[in-house]
Amino acid sequence: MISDDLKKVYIFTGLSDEELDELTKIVRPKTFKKGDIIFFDTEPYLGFYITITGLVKIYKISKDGREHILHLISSFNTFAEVPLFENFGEEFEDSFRYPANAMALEDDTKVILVPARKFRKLLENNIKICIKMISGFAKRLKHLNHHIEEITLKNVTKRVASFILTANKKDPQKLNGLPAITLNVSKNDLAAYLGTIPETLSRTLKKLQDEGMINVEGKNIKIEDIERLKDSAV
Amino acid sequence: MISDDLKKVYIFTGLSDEELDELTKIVRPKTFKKGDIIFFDTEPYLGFYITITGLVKIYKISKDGREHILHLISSFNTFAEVPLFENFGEEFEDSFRYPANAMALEDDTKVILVPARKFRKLLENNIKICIKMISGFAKRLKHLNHHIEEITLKNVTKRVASFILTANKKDPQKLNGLPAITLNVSKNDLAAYLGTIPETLSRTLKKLQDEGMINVEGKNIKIEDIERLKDSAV
DNA sequence: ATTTGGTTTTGACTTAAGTCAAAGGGTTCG
DNA sequence: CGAACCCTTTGACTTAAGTCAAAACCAAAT
Repeated sequence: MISDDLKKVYIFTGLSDEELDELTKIVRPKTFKKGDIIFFDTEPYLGFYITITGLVKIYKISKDGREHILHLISSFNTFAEVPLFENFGEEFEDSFRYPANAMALEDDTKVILVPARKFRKLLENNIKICIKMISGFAKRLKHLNHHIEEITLKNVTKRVASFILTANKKDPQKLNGLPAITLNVSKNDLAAYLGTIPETLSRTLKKLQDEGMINVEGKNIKIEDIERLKDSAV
Repeated sequence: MISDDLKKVYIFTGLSDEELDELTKIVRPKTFKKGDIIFFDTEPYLGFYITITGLVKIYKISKDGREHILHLISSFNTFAEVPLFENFGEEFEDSFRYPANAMALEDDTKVILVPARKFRKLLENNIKICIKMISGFAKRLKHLNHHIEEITLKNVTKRVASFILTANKKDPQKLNGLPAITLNVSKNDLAAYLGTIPETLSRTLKKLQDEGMINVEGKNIKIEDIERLKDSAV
């Protein structure tokens, strides 16, 4: 049920049932397979998306084919809202494009498209949604600030160590008593997210493992010496 | 006159005279000399700022002293708004910190501090300001996206070329008939903004000059061959 | 089970950009 | 005016991380 999904989306919490009904009528659910493109940055902007199930990567590609992942969007999070607000107040332009590429990273990735024009109307009359939108943007800005800081001021080893630590902090797993993480993306994608390439990521993980800080087994990484890993992260 | 300054600030355009008066009463103007710190990222968050005259750099420093500039804030633009919206709706926390460091880059840099709690109240009751705030954040997000793209997917030469071209596009100067730019920051700062170091920037400018694309004279850069410079930028 | 295709790792090599040290320039200030 | 300081440039050198190529690994699909 679409309206049940929408209720779980941060910016829509607090909407009345009528507002939700109205929203339900205008949104467009879509399903993608692993590797499917949701949009390219060359396409005209239709509206923003919500990931319902699965995982979506937002990424840019350089002229010579290198990829950099800006965000990974999991369930009930939104993406591609920024172009909604290019010259807000003015007429919405058909020339707006998506700001980056989006690809489904898992089979059965369900997303919901919220059309731009109609959502803008909703927003103009609902201060609650406005505030949520601001908070969402603030969070995203914080993330991007952090991302830039990581990539510009730290070498690959520090970025990898720091990634493992924050992933474990967000989702504190254990594997035979030790803190651990499970990658939800391929190592290729992780490399693109950390601003490096698969070969370098592989070597870096190996190095951290050889030094006894972590233990890598496929998509599972056990943290063997969290204190030294923390030292390596700054 | 403070209220005249405030009127020119994007998020406050459209405020009524009474609202402006009220705002004027709560803000705190400050003046800084070149090199003065406006805040460190370790300081408790008091509120956001507006640059009135001068120039402000927002930057991060790595453990070993390397600096990276995230934004350069010129007249009538705001900075450090993000922490206003950490857990919006909840009580404002005294533990919030500034997200980066801020330094005045020119003598007589005047800024206005808008205290957090009071501004939040204003915002909650004024959908116009909300919408402006969203638009401002959207613009900033766009900038950061672009910034990350530049730094992760381009080498220094492309970044420098691209910087010169966009600086000229924003402010299309001419110097004896040729398109030109005037740097408003030191080359040290420019290097930190472009994610590199002064030595590398210096060599890169020299290379572009030797190849006949630009001509560097102190803070003035003439574009001698814009087509080839464009080719070097992608 | 075997093929197929993608992902990950390893090795050998290259290179862009950083480090370190020193020399020029230019500006401000006593 | 000269000293002091910062900014910028240059040269010599190092190094982290990228490239290219091949092998190893793994999982889905026939």
